Amino acid sequence: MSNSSLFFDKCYEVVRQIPFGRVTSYGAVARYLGAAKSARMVGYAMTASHNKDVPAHRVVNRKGLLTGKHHFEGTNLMQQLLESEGIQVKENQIIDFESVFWDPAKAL
DNA sequence: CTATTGACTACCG
DNA sequence: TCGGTAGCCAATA
Repeated sequence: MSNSSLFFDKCYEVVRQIPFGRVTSYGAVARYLGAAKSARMVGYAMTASHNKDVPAHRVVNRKGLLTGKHHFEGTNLMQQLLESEGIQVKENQIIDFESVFWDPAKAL
C-alpha cells in the first residue's frame, strides 16, 4: 500500500502520472511536492525507482538533458524509450523540450 | 558523530 | 553564451 509519507513515494506517484510522450524535470516534481530545493532528492528517488513501475526515463533535468541515462541498462536505452514515445533526442538532449514538457503543478 | 557523493538548480563573472 | 561555484537534502562510508 502507498506510504505517501515518504518523499520518495510521492515522487513515484507524480512520475507515474506523466502522460505518454511527455517529460518533466526533477525540479518541477520537487516543486509540486513542496520541496523546490530538493530537486536532487527526486533524482535520488529515481535511482531507487528500479523496482517500481515508474517511467523514470520521462524525467530529465531542467535543460532536457538525459543526465540519468547511465543508470539505465545499456548506453542508449533511455533515449530509445523516449524516441519510442515520439520524443526526439539528440546528443542526450531532448529536442523541442518545451513542447513535450509536462508540468505537474499545472496538470494537477 | 563528520565527510563524501549525487539522475539538480540558480547565480555570477 | 558559457563554465565554474554555491546551496540544497538525504543516503552511505
